[in-house]
Amino acid sequence: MGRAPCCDKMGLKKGPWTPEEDEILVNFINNNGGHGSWRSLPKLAGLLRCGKSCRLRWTNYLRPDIKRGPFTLEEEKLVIQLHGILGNRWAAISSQLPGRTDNEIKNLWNTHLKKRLIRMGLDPQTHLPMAYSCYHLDKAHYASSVSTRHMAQWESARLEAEARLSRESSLFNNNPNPNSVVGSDKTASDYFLRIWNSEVGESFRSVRKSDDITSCQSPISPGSSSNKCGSVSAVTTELASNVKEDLEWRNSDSSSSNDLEDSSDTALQLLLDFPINNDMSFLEESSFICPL
DNA sequence: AATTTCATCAACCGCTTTACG
DNA sequence: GCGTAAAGCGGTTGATGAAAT
Repeated sequence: MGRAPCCDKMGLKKGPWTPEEDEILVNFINNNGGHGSWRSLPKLAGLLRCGKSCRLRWTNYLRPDIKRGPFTLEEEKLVIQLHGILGNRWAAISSQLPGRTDNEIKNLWNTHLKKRLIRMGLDPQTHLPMAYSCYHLDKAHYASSVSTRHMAQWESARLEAEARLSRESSLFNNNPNPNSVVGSDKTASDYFLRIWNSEVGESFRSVRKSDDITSCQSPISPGSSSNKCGSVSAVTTELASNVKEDLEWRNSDSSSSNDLEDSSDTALQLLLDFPINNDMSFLEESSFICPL
């Protein structure tokens, strides 16, 4: 594998960007309808920076769709939940938070969220209680446990969904009234199960199967964002999309008695609330109780 | 007021993956 | 199929400012 030459070439500037450099980079990209080749950009734009540095500056700071300002509570919850599913796949996580960069989310995690989980006695890698991780897992098994953790969440969710369907099926058989509570009692489990059994779920499972569990930290091998991470991202996106579509369909099909909120937020929340049952109340500073 | 410690985050580094000849 | 360049990604570092002593 060839590696891109590093930026240590003589004459290339490093360190913080000046407003003038920012302006040059932004103007160049705007005037040329895009960045084109990052490698050749600095020369063409007249910047004494390597292409890598330009790309990073653009994607993490200068891009017009970057959302500035502190993370909201909802965003923090989302990051934690997605981290529980995806692990340290910052790019995949950031794809679910419009306007937020992977670098920003990574910083948020390392400076705030990870510490909060630790203070709550939770392992920031596995999202399990520390005691559990310490007493039940030796070092040799740790890596594989981390890698199987995310898969386990999917699997437990699937099993729960199946159990629920089974229960509801028997209830339905005993109560043939189609308008009974059973029908409206369906939860995200059903959507999860359906999607799990769909092509999207299959793609997730096949990715899992094809990976060496012990060589990576999650179902998706590290650094494979554009391919395998893309699959996970697609799964998440597809899940949210499908749940929303289903909610819309149910809303339009049923009478006004259906009180499910028809919004992407609700759909996504439904999806995100499902796989992880962690109490998120610790996000509120006042509830910190674990002085580790 | 001076110094130390801590928190934050932009930027860098090195590795992997992808695209292409 | 192979080699290389380019791009993408995650881990880490270091500069900076705020808070504590």
